[in-house]
Amino acid sequence: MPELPEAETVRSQVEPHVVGATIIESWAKTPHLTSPSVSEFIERTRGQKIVAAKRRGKQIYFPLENGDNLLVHLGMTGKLSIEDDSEWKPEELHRHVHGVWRLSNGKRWVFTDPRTFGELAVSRDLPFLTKMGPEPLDEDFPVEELVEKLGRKNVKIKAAILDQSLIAGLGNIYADEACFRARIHPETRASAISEDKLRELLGHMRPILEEAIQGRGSTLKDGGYQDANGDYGTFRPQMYGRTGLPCVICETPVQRGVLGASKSARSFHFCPSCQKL
DNA sequence: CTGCTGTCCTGTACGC
DNA sequence: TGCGTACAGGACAGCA
Repeated sequence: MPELPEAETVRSQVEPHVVGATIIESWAKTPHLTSPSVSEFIERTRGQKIVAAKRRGKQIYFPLENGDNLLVHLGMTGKLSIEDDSEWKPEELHRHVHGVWRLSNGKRWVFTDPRTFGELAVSRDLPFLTKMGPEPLDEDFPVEELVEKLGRKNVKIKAAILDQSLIAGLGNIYADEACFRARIHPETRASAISEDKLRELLGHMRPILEEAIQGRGSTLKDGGYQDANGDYGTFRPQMYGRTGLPCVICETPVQRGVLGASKSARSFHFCPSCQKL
């Protein structure tokens, strides 16, 4: 599923094709993932020149020449791809295509999302820039400030590091990975973890994410994630999706657990020997 | 404010 | 074989 490394991979792959190009035709169709509305989205993106390709956390956005921004969130199953343009009719598009932009450079830019947890938007403001927590990849990632914040949290540590307002970009895969590398059980209360251990956890985030970006993200055994070229990511998590397989450190079978109530459950993966409660 | 739950969606996997 | 059901989870609304 797309988290920071997958979003960064897609952003960097799309960047050379879209920056400097003008959207000569814009098309969208799905009201519940398009804002402010399908018609306004189309009107405000058509004719605009794309001036940059940026990312914040898992959010990808493209500043436009007139000051608006085209926002794309990949959600669970969203994909952006660049194709050679040709004549097409909306009724011929695959049902999971939710956005198409024809560009002045002869390319066609397509957003697909089977589960429609993604988002398309055109927006002048970017409230997530300030609402979102710091970027783990930034040089000045404020470890000491986060140690203090986490130390006041009574939630389980995995829930805390998934909270985008605290730290930007981690999802289920990389949160499990960070807990494992720091030898912390994902259900440990954040406030019960020593400051040194929290520093260690925070310190693992950047290397994990950088490694994952090097591999163009993670594609799990469901084959769900593909980058903008349609290729699979090659980063292999050591915990996520490895239930029952041996821990890479001690060979104890990896266990799967569930955070939260059944309807809103999130799975977590851990080594019961390396990560004790 | 904090922490927790339900909700949205559909392709895939699995049990009977 | 075919059907029904569980499962995957990012972000946010709503509640105590």
